[in-house]
Order: sequence, then structure tokens, then C-alpha cells
Amino acid sequence: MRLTTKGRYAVTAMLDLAIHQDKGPITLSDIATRQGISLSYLEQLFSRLRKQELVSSVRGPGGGYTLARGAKEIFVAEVILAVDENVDTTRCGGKHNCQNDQECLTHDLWHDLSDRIQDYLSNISLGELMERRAIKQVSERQDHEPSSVKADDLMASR
Amino acid sequence: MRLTTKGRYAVTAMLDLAIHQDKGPITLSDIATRQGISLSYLEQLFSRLRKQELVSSVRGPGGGYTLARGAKEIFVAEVILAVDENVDTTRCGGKHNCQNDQECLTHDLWHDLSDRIQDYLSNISLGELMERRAIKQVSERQDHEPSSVKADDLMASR
DNA sequence: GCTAATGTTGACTGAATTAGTCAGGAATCT
DNA sequence: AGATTCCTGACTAATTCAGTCAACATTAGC
Repeated sequence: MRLTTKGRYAVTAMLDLAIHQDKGPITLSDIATRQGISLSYLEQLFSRLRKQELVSSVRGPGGGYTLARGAKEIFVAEVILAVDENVDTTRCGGKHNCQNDQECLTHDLWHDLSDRIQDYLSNISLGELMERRAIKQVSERQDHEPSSVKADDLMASR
Repeated sequence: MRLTTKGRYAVTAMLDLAIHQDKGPITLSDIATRQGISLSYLEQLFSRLRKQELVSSVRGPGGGYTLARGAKEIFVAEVILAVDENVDTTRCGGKHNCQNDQECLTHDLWHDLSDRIQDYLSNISLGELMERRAIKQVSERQDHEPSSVKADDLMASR
């Protein structure tokens, strides 16, 4: 399980799709201009998203992409795994004959962690992310004053 | 917050260190041979881990690295952030003047998710990962029969 | 049927990152 | 002094990222 800019582009694009799909099929050019992602790069990403049956496409004028399922049935982990080709991360690959015990010890530990991250992301749906956004907007409206505390603060404090 | 092979190497190496540190300072060559990571690459990684004060070093013969704190006080997120230089992931950077609303909408959504992942990894310590390993080993010993169900199965089903 | 709009595919490319090499130097133990 | 180890920086090949470009397929509307 990797978490790269490529996966972020894919999740961002899927969220854009989830938000706007009530207006019928959404073209990639729309997403490209809204999200500042190049059209051709989106084409690459959506080619994979389509093969994993996360989106479905409609050709011709008025066409575009829609989510293949409801936003609440599409999970972040699926989107990321669809675009990140799964280079096998373990040095010992699938073979369990590195029985030297010490050899595979921490590989295994990392593996546990990787599974946990994947489990975590497998339980966050696009729909849930959208709802959180809605809640956040309401609470910000209630605050009324332009807060100087930005959402970025956590990330910046590295 | 990114999750790349680089971060995985760092976490793996730190886990190796946590497991073996009762034997005094551990050399990078030990970790290199045990984990199959090149020595020089480890040197790069540990240079950063040291600057972030996650490990401390002892020079000279018998020297090596030890954890700067207890294994339970070092969290996975710290290790990953130490080696991944924090390229700012947002296209609009820090500027909030893309007030076009639509523009920054999903950027913000992604940001929420990214924060949540970081929170999650900020609560998993090296010590906890080691404990889990111990628990797992005990339960496997109790099973006694060589199970054909491997830990990798979740990852493989992508 | 023609044309324009859109998806589909594949080949190609520059830039960045990853992963590693190499060489030298500094500290410390025996 | 000599061996061991950390420490640093310059360098490099391979891979991935992000994007370009071109050609083609499908469909809606005229």
C-alpha cells in the first residue's frame, strides 16, 4: 500500500466526480480545469479506474464519466490500489523460505502495519468524505468570523 | 503525508533497531544484512533520523545506533515524516485566494483524509508493533499446525 | 450521412524521486 | 597506530511521475 501523489490525484478526481455527478456524466476536461490536473494524465488514471470498475463511461457528446457505484460504496483504498500498480513491496516476495526467522521478522512487522493502513482506508468512503465536508462547512458558517486557524496546520508541523 | 518505499525502509530499519537494541548499539551493517537494504542507503536514512532525534549514535568500534527514546514513545508517523522531505502537496500551495470555492473543494477533502491518516500513524508506536508480533507468535505456537493461511493474503487481494 | 464531442489507447518525453555507489573524513575503542 | 564505525557529500542508473501527442472509436445532433 503506497500513498503517493498519483493516488492523491485519483482520489481528488473521484471526489470531484462524486460531488458533481448529479449533473449527469462529467467530462474529464471539466475535472481537469476544476482540479488543475492535466487532461491526458486524467485519461491515464481513469483508464485504470474504469478497468477496476470504479467508474463507468459514456461516449459521444454529452458523455463523460460517472461513479460505477454509490459514493458510499466506493472506498479510498480501492481508488488508490487501482492507480498504483502493486509492485510487491516485500524483498522476499511471496517466498516464505527465508525461514532464518531474523530475516523476515521486521518484514512481517511492516506487513502488519501495511495491512492496518489498508484496513483503515478500506473503511473510508467517498460519500463519508463528502459528508464530513458538509458538516465542516456548516460549522464554519456558524463560526462566522474568518478564523486564522487553517486546516493545513497539522500537515505543516512536521 | 506520503507512504512510499522509502518510508517503509525507514520503518523496517527502526523496527530492527528496536528489536535488537538490548544488545547495545547496533551497526548499520547488521541492519543492512538482516533486512537486505544497502548500507549506503541506510546511512542516508539514518542521517535524517538522527537529525530528527529519533536515534542516537555511538562512534568507533562497538558503536552503532540506538533508539533515542523508548520504542513505545516513537511513532510510525515520525519515522516516515523524518525521511520523506515534505514536498507541499497542495497545488494551490498555502495561498487561500483560490476562493472560487469549487477550485479548492476537493483539495480540502483530500487534505482531511491526509490528516486522518497521519493521526492514525501518529498513534502506532514501534513498541506496539513489536507487541503485536509477540502476541501473534504465541497464538501461532498454540495453533501448532502449519497453517496455510498467510499474513499476505489481504495485500494480495488487490 | 456528416460533423463535432467525447472516450480509448498507446507511444513518447522531461523532470523528479528512488535506491544505490563511491570516496573521503571524523570520532573512538583496543 | 590501526581498526571500526559513524558522517557527509558528490555522483549515478533505474524507476516513477506527470504530461504531451497522435490516432482511433463511439455516439449525439444536425
